[in-house]
Amino acid sequence: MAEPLGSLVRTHTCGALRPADVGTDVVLLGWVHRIRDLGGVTFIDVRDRHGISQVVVRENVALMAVAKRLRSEFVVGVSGHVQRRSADTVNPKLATGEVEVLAAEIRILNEAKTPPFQIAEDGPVSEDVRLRYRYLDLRRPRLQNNIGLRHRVSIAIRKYFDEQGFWEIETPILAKSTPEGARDFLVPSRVHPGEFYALPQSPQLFKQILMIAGTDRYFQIVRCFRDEDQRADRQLEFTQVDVEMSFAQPESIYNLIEPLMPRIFKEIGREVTLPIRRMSYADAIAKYGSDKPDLRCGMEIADLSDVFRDSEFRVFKQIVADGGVVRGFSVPGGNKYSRSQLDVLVDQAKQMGFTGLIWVRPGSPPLCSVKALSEAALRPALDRVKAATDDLLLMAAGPADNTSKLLGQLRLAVAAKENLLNPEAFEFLWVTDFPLLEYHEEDGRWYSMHHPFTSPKDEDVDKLETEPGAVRAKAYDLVLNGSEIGGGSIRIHDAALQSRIFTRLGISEEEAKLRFGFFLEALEYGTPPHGGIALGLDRIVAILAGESSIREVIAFPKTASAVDLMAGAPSPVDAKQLRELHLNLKTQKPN
RNA sequence: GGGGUCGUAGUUCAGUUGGCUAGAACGCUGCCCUGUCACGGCAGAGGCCGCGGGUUCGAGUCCCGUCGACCCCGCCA
Repeated sequence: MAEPLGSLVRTHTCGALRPADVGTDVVLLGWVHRIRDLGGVTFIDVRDRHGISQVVVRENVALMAVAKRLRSEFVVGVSGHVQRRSADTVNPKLATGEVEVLAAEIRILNEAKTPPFQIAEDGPVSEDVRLRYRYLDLRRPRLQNNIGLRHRVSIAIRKYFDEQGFWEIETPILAKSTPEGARDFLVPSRVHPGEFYALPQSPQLFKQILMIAGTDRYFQIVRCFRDEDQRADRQLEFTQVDVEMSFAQPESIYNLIEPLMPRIFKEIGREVTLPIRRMSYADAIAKYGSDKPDLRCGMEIADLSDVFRDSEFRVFKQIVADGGVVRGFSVPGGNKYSRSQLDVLVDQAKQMGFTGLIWVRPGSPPLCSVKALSEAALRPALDRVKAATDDLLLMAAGPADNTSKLLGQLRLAVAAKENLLNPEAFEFLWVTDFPLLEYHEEDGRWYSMHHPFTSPKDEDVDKLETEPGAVRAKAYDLVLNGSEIGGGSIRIHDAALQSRIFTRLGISEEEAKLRFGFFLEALEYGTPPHGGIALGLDRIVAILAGESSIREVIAFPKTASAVDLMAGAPSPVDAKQLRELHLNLKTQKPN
């Protein structure tokens, strides 16, 4: 039976009481965290977002009866007198632990069912249960901390961009579907039968148009939508820190974003050393087999092709002769692996897609899984990867990009197994000079690697028609600990060049007009050179919070199968709604 | 679309080669307890072993299918 709030007015939050408050009368409002009933005296921990205060009930028969009715997670109002705890009963674990409230009145504002999991304990609970009762999970310390951190990071970001003269401007959520890129979420128009809005994959064109509009400096903390399969670091809807500035070079963007990182990391009390390292895309692929290398674990991949060009091992020799590569890296301390552990590693590699993984143990003579390889061939390879005596060389051969990619995956697997990825370390990296285009075998055409509005590097523009794959873009990613936390580019501001790119992408003039006509037209009205970046807020906060999934930093996330387990979305809709939207369903799911 | 891990009291888990009348901890309910703070003590309730089928004298355990959560590949301009 719930009682009204009535005259109870909160005087303090549950985390606020201090010895200075001793002797005053206070009112606390919050949830029953824990009850310790000792018979003649009862302690009630009352909790809110700000902390926990101990309430004491004693020598008051009526109050004892109320206390008896209390259960976990009841909402209560307590009025009482703040008293100092005796020295031997101080609780140093609580900020409020030097005082307690001697209750004069306890009002049960609302009762609560027994929760499906304990709120007062941060113990493990399966994720589907947590998601179904998200409002309860959000009461627990883990998510309270994460959501609070996210708030502070957002504020720090807004403050920084404001200081730098940026305007936060809202762009439409009901936008126009554009081809290329991720699958769109479509919203049917009631007023225009058969026509659809699309939820933005990013406000890309709007922010560019804002540059044309003379906004000069724009940012927005904005929700973006992509209808693709989920991952630990990908949700259907996610939040970008979207940034665009006029008259920008890549250097301007680096100079803008780098000082922001220390500001963000200050929220977890960590410092960031600037400037941030840079590495070209080509180097990243060659040395780390990834366009988002994790630099916490060393193990740089080296090219060994020349070492084995004239090798007695025919497989290597043949692959190199056919234009392939032999590459490998050294595992620190890897010589400790037993033969059976090495067999397991080779098996794992095969599951990852390696045709073969070859290991070499340094020593005199070195020991190699391929007996045909002599010391004379192995010695230079070991030297090249700087393998010490207790290290282990892992090698693979094949086409350059694929070999590097596989070695890159193996490198991360080994790093994880060997605990080389220090969670306390933060290694930032700019990856630069991405290819502008990539070729897709399936439909035999070129696609933009970033997006179709990305500017090629000035010196590569001439190769657009002759050697499209060699054209580098003014595009860059910001990488942190092997995670892509941002990406951007300098855009094309010249309508003629933009048309040339569309042609290159196989988009006809007619088609381009249909899809981007408004934008192409705008480009012709005095577009300043401009560029920008978008930072992945969810990923950044997850890294700050030490979480491996962005679901832990999103208040109401969806499952891997794109379902909101709490609200039950998606769900069927009324026939009337469908009619109004001029939609007929091919399949009907029973409600 | 493909591969993998998991699914047993409210929760987290254990459950041997198929023998189960399915256990533990926490939580929950009742009683006792005047300084606890993860209070303590005593007693108790609580299970379609995800679901469906099969093998077997017998299935929580083995097989097939299916559903769900999670991880990875594809996908994510």
